[in-house]
Amino acid sequence: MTLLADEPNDFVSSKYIAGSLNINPVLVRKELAELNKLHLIESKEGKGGGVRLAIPANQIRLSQIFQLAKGDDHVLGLSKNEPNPNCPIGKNINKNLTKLYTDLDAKIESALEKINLEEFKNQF
Amino acid sequence: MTLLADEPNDFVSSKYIAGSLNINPVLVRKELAELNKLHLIESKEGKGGGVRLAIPANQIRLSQIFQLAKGDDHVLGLSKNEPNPNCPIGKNINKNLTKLYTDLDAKIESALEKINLEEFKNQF
DNA sequence: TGTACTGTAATTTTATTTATTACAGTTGAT
DNA sequence: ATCAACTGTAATAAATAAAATTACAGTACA
Repeated sequence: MTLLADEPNDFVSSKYIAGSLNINPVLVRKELAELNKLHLIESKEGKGGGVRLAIPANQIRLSQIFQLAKGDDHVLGLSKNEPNPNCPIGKNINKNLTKLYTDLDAKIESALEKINLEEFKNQF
Repeated sequence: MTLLADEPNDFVSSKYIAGSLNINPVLVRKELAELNKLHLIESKEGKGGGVRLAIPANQIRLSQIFQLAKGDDHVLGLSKNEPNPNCPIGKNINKNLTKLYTDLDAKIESALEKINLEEFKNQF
């Protein structure tokens, strides 16, 4: 997103982005598809196509990108194994951890709400 | 740790803890070894052995456990692939993300500093 | 009509995590 | 003294998750 913010008018190809991130273009396109759903970017197909920001960088808060990347889970994750329901502690631990984790997620989110993409880019 | 806080005097076996977490006892012992290094727990070998808290639960802040679990990395992680050093954005992105992430880690840490293990356990 | 793209699905490869096995050392009970 | 139940740790195997690759239909430009 920082890369797109640096080139707000031109369409940038997934191949170029992948080259910068040193990862596979298909992975990039998958992630761009998610950003597209939120209307943070817009894409153009065909030759000379690619993606660019759909709105100015100063209107994109880092919290929006965080929410997308986080999805439904928490930054601090529960074990993938369910705890033993016969254990008095195990029975309740996930409920309590989830409460705690949700609160921590909110703290990160509120910190990232205060920074927009343009501000982040301008640190460079 | 919540489980140990609930049984502050008795030594609890790694097998029992593993049963509660529904994971392998060897994994539990590895993690307990880390907690032991920080003197948060103490262990007794041999028959009837196990581990227990080394200090009262109200003297163990959740931030201490967080720091241990987090280790050297951040709750929001960088890509394992290095970005392209020829890209003007890629060249600097990790430095800037690290700065941001360090700040977010600190926010979580300060939130968890305010909660001790006894308080957490008493929510149950 | 060819070239350079997006979008997406299916598959393979690689990396990471978790489990298992193994065993030396310790402690308590009989 | 010996057995049973533990810790501690290493080495290996299995399972899971993440990333890369391949493939191809569709679109736009030139």
